[in-house]
Amino acid sequence: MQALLDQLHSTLIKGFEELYDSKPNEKQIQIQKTRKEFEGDFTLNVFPFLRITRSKPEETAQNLGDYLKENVEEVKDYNVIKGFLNLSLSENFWRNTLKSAIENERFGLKENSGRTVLVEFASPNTNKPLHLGHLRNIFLGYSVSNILNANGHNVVNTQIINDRGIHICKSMVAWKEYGNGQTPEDAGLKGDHFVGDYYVKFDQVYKEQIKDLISQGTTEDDAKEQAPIMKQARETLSKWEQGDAETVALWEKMNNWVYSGFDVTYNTMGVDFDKLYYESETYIKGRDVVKKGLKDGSFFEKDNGSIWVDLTKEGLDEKLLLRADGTAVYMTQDIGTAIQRSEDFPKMDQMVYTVGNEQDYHFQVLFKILDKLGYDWAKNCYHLSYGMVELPDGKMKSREGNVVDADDIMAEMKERALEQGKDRGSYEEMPDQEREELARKVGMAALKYFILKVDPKKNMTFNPEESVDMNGNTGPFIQYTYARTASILRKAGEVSLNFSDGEFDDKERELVKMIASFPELIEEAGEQFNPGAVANYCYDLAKVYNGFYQNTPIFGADDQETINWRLGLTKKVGDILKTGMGLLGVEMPERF
RNA sequence: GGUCGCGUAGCUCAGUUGGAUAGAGCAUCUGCCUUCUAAGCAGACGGUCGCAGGUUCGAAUCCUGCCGCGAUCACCA
Repeated sequence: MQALLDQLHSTLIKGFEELYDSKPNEKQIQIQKTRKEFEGDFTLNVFPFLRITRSKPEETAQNLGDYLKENVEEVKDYNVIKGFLNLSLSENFWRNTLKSAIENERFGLKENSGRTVLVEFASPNTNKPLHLGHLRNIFLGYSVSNILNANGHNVVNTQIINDRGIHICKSMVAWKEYGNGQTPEDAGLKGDHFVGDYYVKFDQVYKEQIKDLISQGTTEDDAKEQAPIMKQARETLSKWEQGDAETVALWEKMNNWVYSGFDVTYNTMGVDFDKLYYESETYIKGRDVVKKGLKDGSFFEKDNGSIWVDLTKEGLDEKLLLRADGTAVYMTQDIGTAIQRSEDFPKMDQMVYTVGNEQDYHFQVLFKILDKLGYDWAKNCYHLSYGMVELPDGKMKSREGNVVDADDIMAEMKERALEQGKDRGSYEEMPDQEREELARKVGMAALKYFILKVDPKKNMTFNPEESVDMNGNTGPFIQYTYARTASILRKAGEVSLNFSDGEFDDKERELVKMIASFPELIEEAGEQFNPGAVANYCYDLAKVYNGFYQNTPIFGADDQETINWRLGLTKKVGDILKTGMGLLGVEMPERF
């Protein structure tokens, strides 16, 4: 289809020379899809040319329409409404378009671009299980990774694991004090939940101790400082930093529990990583780089010995890079991680950070610092910033206990899928195992689609009731449509590309046009890092297909060529739905 | 307060270089399963695109101001 658009474009330029003896500005030539309510396939807006043509819009459109019809074989006809020239393409063109789309197994997917892109997502702390907020991050990052891959880039999925710091030490202290040597296996819990419980335990004890101290006359601020369990946590952190063997061993043990729990969660989500980075390793590199930057004058030192970067000239602020006591802050390790990655992947062209928009400023600063340090890849770093996930009654607050656990919500989704499928005859006939598997796919589809269909940069409301809805604009609706195409194709067997020359109706035409625009969609979604665009496209395609399906007999068509044509449409719609939803990380069932 | 982001139907969201009469889903209501899968289809109802100016042939889209919501401005991460 792109070839035809190019041809229209160049023919128009020639037309302007012949008809008006002038050259239009390239940008003035706007060819867009004709809106549904008008007749035609593509529309040229002639308003921009009126200065050149010095005639009425209708007249200009007419002249250009005549010229295109004469000089471009595929242009069958045209009509003019106000300043809009609507071009209708020949049926033959659309038939060939579908045919070549079907013949191309990789339709819509780009050839290898030679570019390497690192995509960071997930990046959890290792002191508690994943929650709803992580879901958006992980689904988004994973999907963007898929989309970039579809655009021909070599993608490396990565994360930075925040495995050190005071938060881990809190869980460690609580476990030492109250765990009685228990393991996740003993407790019958996933490791991340097990460790998370001790994090909660820490907080409970901490609060009690503060209360006690206050009742004994200590001020609140002092109480927070003096609470014994908090002191223990700080001591633990300090011991860890000094490499105390026992502390490091416990730290490793508990982190490993968490990792094994995360593995299960990632597996359920259907995501994976190519390369992991650990803060406990990269912060050292960051610290060295900052010290080096101080020597070569990129950074400066304050009286107390803390190291800063001055970005006031860049319109930002001064930012702390290393504390007075020489310990690292968040920024320190992010600098280290970025540089480590560039060394591990020397061919890296771009780094994408999937991190919430509360860190917009942080990444602005980080990229400026990397640039200041002279890394030329810094300008290609991209912060894939996304909005918060809120619940209908407001924000998630762990303090108020309304945190939605990732494992819970995924399990819940599957249950709801099973429940809602009960009334369906096809569910009854399925073997138990297949029904379970389908419910798993359907539940995950509902969840992923619900989250990914929203523009990443916007805050979104996660309404549990709506998220389990499986009708309308939902993942299961698209799965259902796919299963429908699969069912038809099973019945059809081989699909012949011997299409008739006859006319086809509006729905069929709309379907081919949508199919033809799939490659552009992939490209746009990639340029904009936006899975939502893919989600919405798949929904629209499924919707139009269902309309076609419901109103047009396929096997009951008048002749074999028409049957072939409709099967061809069915096949390609199915292919695209599978590919497109695959980019969102959604699996498509062959039966529903 | 400074900076950044967001305000579209009762609710959740589309609307991508400015283009024709602003679209879906949910909810409410009406029809359609002896015919390829009814988690479907067809239809009805629902809008001062936060407000006010400006730019232009044309603005939900671009600019300015204001209002509302959120984030951020830590020797936290």
